[in-house]
Amino acid sequence: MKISTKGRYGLTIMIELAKKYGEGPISLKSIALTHDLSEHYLEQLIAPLRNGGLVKSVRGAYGGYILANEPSQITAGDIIQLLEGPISPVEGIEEEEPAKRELFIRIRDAVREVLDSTTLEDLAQYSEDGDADSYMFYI
Amino acid sequence: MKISTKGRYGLTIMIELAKKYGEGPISLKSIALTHDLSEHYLEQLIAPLRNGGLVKSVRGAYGGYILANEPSQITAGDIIQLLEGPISPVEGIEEEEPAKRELFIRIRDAVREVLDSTTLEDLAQYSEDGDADSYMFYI
DNA sequence: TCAAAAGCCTACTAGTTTACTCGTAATTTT
DNA sequence: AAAATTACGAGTAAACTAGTAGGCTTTTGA
Repeated sequence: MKISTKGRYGLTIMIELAKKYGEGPISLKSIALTHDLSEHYLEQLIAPLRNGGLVKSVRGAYGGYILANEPSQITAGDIIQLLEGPISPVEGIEEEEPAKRELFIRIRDAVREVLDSTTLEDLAQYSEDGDADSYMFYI
Repeated sequence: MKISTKGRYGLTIMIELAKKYGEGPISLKSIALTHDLSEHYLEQLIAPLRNGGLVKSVRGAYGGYILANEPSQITAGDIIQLLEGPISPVEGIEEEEPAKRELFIRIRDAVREVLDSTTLEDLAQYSEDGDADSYMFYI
């Protein structure tokens, strides 16, 4: 029941891009430096996000990555699904015996609800003021 | 974000014990045969459940395992935590940056709510009638 | 008393996943 | 031309998964 570094670092990248949305392409190097992560590893993580249409890349000097949509239109669920696979506690949930199937479906739906209701706008905003009274608590 | 066979087979064992609660000790062999699982593997899974106080064992011929409490007093959360570890999408959730921390806490609490509100009584009952109109849907 | 049935315990293992590192090629700007 | 940046593929140590294997101990019933 864990989210690996793929999902966690993927969120880190996307929150950074959201914070700097509108400022042109942001390089992975700058994100790697800020968060003390391996640039090479981040490259591998952003590939699925690019293929999945969440970010656009700009090659060459002063290039980098840009969100493909407004931060309010991209959810944590979009990111996690591309990097971690389907949001379900088991593969082939339909093949489970009825009691467990219903339990797993309820877990899946509960997680999905949280992930799909949290946008990059929410995350970037919370990240900026870092305020415990920020609106994220009042949903 | 997966529950491994440990958690899944662990639930299978416990649901079987709940269905036959009051009928004396149930052997792992019978459960392994019914569900076409490795008896030897189930032995390894039930060890944490015994150490955690969820089941009692009865050694010798005609022995087996018995729930340590009534099915209504044991939750899916009790079982999953013993077999899969803490219900949290990350270890060291407090060390995460604020935006992600809040997201992960909300995921954790959502999963916890489902797991802790589902008892073995619910699961065994649903398992018995297998009825789509069973009360599990109406919580 | 003794064999069968059951739990208990330790070790081993093939395959997969995780979390990276390394090297090189292609593209774009200055 | 040089520097900055993305793009792509290969390799790898460590951990985890999902078991298998084998032997020991306890209890019951014939």
